[in-house]
Amino acid sequence: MSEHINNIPTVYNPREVETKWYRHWEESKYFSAKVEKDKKPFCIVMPPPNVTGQLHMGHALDNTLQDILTRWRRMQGYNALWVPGTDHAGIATQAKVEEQLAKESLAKYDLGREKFLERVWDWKEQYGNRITTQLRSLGASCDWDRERFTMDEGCSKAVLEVFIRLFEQGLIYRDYYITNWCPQCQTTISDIEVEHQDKPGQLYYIKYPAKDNPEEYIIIATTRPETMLGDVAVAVNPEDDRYLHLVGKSLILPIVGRELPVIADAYCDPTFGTGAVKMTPAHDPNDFEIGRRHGLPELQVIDKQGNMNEQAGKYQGLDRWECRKQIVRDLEALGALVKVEDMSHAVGHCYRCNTAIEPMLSKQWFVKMKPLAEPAIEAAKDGRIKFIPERFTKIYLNWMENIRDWCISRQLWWGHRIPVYYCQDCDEMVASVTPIKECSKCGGKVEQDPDVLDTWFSSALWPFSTLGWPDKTPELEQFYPTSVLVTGRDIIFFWVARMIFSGLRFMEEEPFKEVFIHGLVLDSQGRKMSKSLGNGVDPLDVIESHGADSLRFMLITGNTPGNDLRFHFERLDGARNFANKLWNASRFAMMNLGDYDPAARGSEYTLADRWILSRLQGAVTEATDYLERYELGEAARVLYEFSWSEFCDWYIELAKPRLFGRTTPEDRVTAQHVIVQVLRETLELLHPFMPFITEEIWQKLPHQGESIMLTNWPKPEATLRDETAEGEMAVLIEVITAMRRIRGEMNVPPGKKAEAILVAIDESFRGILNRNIAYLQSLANAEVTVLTELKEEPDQAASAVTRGVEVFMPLRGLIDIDKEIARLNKELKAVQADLARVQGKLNNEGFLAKAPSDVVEKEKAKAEELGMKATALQERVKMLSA
RNA sequence: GGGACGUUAGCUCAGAUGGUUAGAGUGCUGCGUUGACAUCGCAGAGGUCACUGGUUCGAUUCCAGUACGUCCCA
Repeated sequence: MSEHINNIPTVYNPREVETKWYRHWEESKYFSAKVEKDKKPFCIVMPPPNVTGQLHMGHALDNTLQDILTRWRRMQGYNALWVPGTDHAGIATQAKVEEQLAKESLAKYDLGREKFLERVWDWKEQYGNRITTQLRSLGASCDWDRERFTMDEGCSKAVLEVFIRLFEQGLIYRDYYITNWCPQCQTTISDIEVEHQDKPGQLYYIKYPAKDNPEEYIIIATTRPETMLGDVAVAVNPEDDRYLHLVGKSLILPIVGRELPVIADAYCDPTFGTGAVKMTPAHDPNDFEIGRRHGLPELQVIDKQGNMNEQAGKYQGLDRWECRKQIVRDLEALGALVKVEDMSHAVGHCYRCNTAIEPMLSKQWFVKMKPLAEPAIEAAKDGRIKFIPERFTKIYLNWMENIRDWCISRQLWWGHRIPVYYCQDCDEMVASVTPIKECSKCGGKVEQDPDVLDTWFSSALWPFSTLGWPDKTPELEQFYPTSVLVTGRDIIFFWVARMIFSGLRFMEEEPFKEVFIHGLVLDSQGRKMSKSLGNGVDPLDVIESHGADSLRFMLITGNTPGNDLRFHFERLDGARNFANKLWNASRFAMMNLGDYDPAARGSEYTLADRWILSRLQGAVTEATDYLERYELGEAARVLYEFSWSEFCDWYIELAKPRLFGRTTPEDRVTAQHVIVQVLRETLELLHPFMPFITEEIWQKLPHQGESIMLTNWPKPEATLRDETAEGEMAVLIEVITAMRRIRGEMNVPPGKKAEAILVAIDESFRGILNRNIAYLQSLANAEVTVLTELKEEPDQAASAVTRGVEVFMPLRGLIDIDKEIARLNKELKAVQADLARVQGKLNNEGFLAKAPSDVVEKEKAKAEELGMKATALQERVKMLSA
């Protein structure tokens, strides 16, 4: 034994190993994909994380899944391209920089647009590679030479191109419209950026007296009394008898005194509140719609900071919440407040800063969605795009079918500026890829729209902008449509849907064939990880303490596609222990390969050899099938069980006598061959899941080639499939386990050699036992005799009955007869219960007549076997009781 | 209000086109350092597969409803 091998530590330490191999892979350009027409493409575009963000567990999961798929397909011989990149994240990034400026007591206006943008670019330079470095430590095998950024030259060109085309096709329009205004972020946001949260609130009932008859009034229920300052009408349901006589007449708005027409609109729900709704078109989206139908004026009373404006009269300057309190007091004083009820209602909040959204009128840019949505619906319906799991198709379709126009302008500076120019002298408005200085109509001075586009506008183009669009590149030719998109379920509407309609529109082909949706990583109590709760787990801490392989393995096991996953540190330990198990199995192999010669001829395969090679083929087949179906967790489980419960627990133990030279030198050679082959293939199968440790071990083992990354994904070898060997091993495992159980229950010290008599009437069973008696002796530490039948009952023997074999272990002086009888009785009871159930079926005529014959046969065989077992157990109990 | 998902061992989760001895990890109990590994080994205990009906020869699995939980949409 060489010193070198003794130096392999018994505990695997991932830290140096991981950085070492990642650097090697990246420097060797193993992640780079070139356009190769004759190779089958496999392409994933990475959901771009926020450029100045940090890696969180969601990223870790998402990118682990993508890396597994990419490494696996690459090993299968695909031309695998995984395109990485980052997103400029308009609101979030701008907010960060504004925060920084605030520390210097500066606002962005102090710098002006240009200087401010310089600061943001500086910020991006400073933090922009943080997350990509973090992705490297996770092991992501993406092609960094093709890394992109949503605001780089190419992506920006694509954004401009798309905007202009949609504009020219009439699918982008500008309108004075009600949108969601965030008073904190100082910008509009799109409908899906609004999060509805149920909040406790009050429903205020207010009297609106009739103009003609001060005695008569309508009671209005509202949760937002401060908006009454912007009321322009009252609406009732046209079927509502209570109010019909007032339709067309007027009410007087309390406090203000304004005259409000009563209108009839089917929108009003007669059963909610009082059935009469005050109309505030400038501050409520529903009122806005109704207002447009009825040609109502739009009176704005709240400003962009969320304060009451000059239209609010004496309330001007109050913020919306203070104003509400004051209005309520004033209404009370007037006697106009009828009652106040507590109720919970949904309030829209900004998904970035969690400020309550203020619906607000303003001029914004929109994308007309209907014409874009239709083909996107078709593509999912006819299966050109498949969601995994399938149920997300419905969620997607439901949203697409009810889609509203997309507000794409943002009142920010950081982003793609809207390429539209307005003439200062005439009404001319021009959209142009290249900057325009003067009006083509009147020659007047033009100014560009100050707003930028929604960040998602650029990410919607990601699958083709990253491949070179609008140019016709060879990359687009080979890799578009991409193979699969991997992302979280929280982002289907934001991103997936928009990529689909954009891809269909501009590439005339779906952007990906499959969408693999995963759940969220929750904390151990099932809550979302969030900064405010402080319950987040930093993937980098985990990589530091347990290694990236363990993190990856933990994230994808014990979980199924589309379902959320709770983060438990215990599970992380389990993954690390598995890595350590692999490490030690290979350590053992190394210790016995000092003289290994791949060309040496050995003896014939033993049963154990044939068995493990056959089981390996099963593992290859199953793991590959699961991967094809995106069941990555199941694939990992198969490999975990094969390597731990079969290879380590049984094969290595069975091979030890040969490896230790207790038999012939040729036997040792064969055992070496098998252990090397099985271990190496196991590592290859595990490589996509645990890239680092598998590379480290693979490199230490006898191997050919530069890296495990470049090996071929194992294919099942039909000639190595051996059902006979699997059947025989199953018998041996059952018998050995039975012997061990007796030893354990009778407290035979592990070091003490026991005696065992195995009785098998069936010749084939005897054959199995006799041929493999060495295995039985070594793994049960027993002296074994095989008999056809028991000539005389051994004195004081404990026993067990397995399929086809009876096990006796004479234990003079060690056996506790009562305990043994109890044990046998317990087993007997279980067997009898099973037997009763099986016989119940066989006595049922309906079952015999209607069940398929193979099922009936199976039950019959089971009954016979259980019957024999029961008889044997009964006999044993009788014998001992005598 | 509409919808999706979940409810299986103490905990976290798998699973079966309907017939299996219903599994894994972890935790628990007992024994243990046998020339890879105590981040380990051997053995064991632990489940009315949420509830109620229906379909069926047979349901934990399919269908309907109920309860509880999580989430999405409005």
